[in-house]
Amino acid sequence: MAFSIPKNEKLKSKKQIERLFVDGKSISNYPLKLIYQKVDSLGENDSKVAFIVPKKNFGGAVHRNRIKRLLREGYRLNKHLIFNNIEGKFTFAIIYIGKDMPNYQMIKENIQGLFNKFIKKTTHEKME
RNA sequence: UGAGCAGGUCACCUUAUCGCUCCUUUCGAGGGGAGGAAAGUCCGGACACCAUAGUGCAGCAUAGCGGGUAACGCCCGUCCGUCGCAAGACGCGGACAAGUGCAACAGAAAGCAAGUACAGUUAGGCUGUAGUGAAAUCAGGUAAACUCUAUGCGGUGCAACGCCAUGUAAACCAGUGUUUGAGGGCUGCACGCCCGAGUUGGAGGGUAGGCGGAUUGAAUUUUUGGGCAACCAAAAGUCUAGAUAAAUGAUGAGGCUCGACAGAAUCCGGCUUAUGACCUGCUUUUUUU
RNA sequence: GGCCACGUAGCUCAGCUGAAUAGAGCACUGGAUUUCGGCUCCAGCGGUCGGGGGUUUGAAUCCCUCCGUGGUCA
Repeated sequence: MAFSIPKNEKLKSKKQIERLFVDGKSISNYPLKLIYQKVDSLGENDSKVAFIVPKKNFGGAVHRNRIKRLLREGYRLNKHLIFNNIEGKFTFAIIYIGKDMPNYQMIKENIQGLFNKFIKKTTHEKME
């Protein structure tokens, strides 16, 4: 699997985002929070992901952009953890809840931790 | 060197790998990729639709004089005023000799008037001074008070606007109307112009995807000429982000002064605000030599 | 991205045709009433008028500029 995020892996549809926030489940690993939902792949070929930084915590566009870029980078380099271990399509939203500026090292470790939690939880749900 | 004034420049750089976005492509790859403020949305335009934007009133804006500009509330020059020892900075800087209003406290009196004390003079009266106040018969003060004068301004904004796709309901109830013209568009009103068989309200249903607009422009660099200057003209050269849940990041290596404020969304010209470092010129006096 | 409003006591609002002490209700404190508490009555406390600059003799009010909050437009 390539370490890339092409356009069709980004969550864009307003409807899908709304559905995700209403019906999705969540895991948090401070300062990150993952909202996810399994989707029935009707025409959709890929899992989709969105990165969110609330304006409430970071007023300036520069800092918000910076965090989103770090999140995107973390997802790009670590998504193999999920897709090598789990079957099915999902929509994700990764939210930065913290109020302090992170660096890449922190983001990387947090994303890996978050993905491990997610894998554990979903495999557990499957067994049940 | 201290204190201060004015103006200008740059905005970490180089490289490799992995990613993002746009363009080109011989499908191997190659090339471009945030700012001086991209910000605030405070002005002025371009552009689009509504009459090729029309008339009157209302409304709003500007305000010494001259020039620049597509235009401006911007810029340049200059006069005057205020501040500063100075270099310089700042100025909503027309009219109260058209009318109306307002003026706390103080004061006799802040305009349909009234008139204190003292001095001059024979007296009436007149003149001067004192006293209150920001302002006192002075053509009084006040227009960032109404107003008047001059000049300018039609409205709405790219979520404008054009097109394609998808979907439902030309359904139901009530009012009103069809050439004797309802209603709508063009502004707040009136006129005028245009469209015109529907339209307004109630309750309810559906869509909310994509393409264009969109980046070559009052653009910019150099040289020459004109002008005190802002700026203008000519010649030669350059192509410099274009996304749409929305692109610039990560890692390694090297270097330095160890990097502030901060992220394009239709596009330009300004203003204002945030902000690091460096350079140039000038003023001034003291400290030092 | 565009357009439009609003910031006054701890809270909800007046005052914004410039001048007099910035008022009202709730809340808070003290007192009266009551066996005690509530209700009621009396008194008090509490304000950079969002910040800064300007006009004016004088600004919450007029003008400019920043900051914050909210609404609206396919």
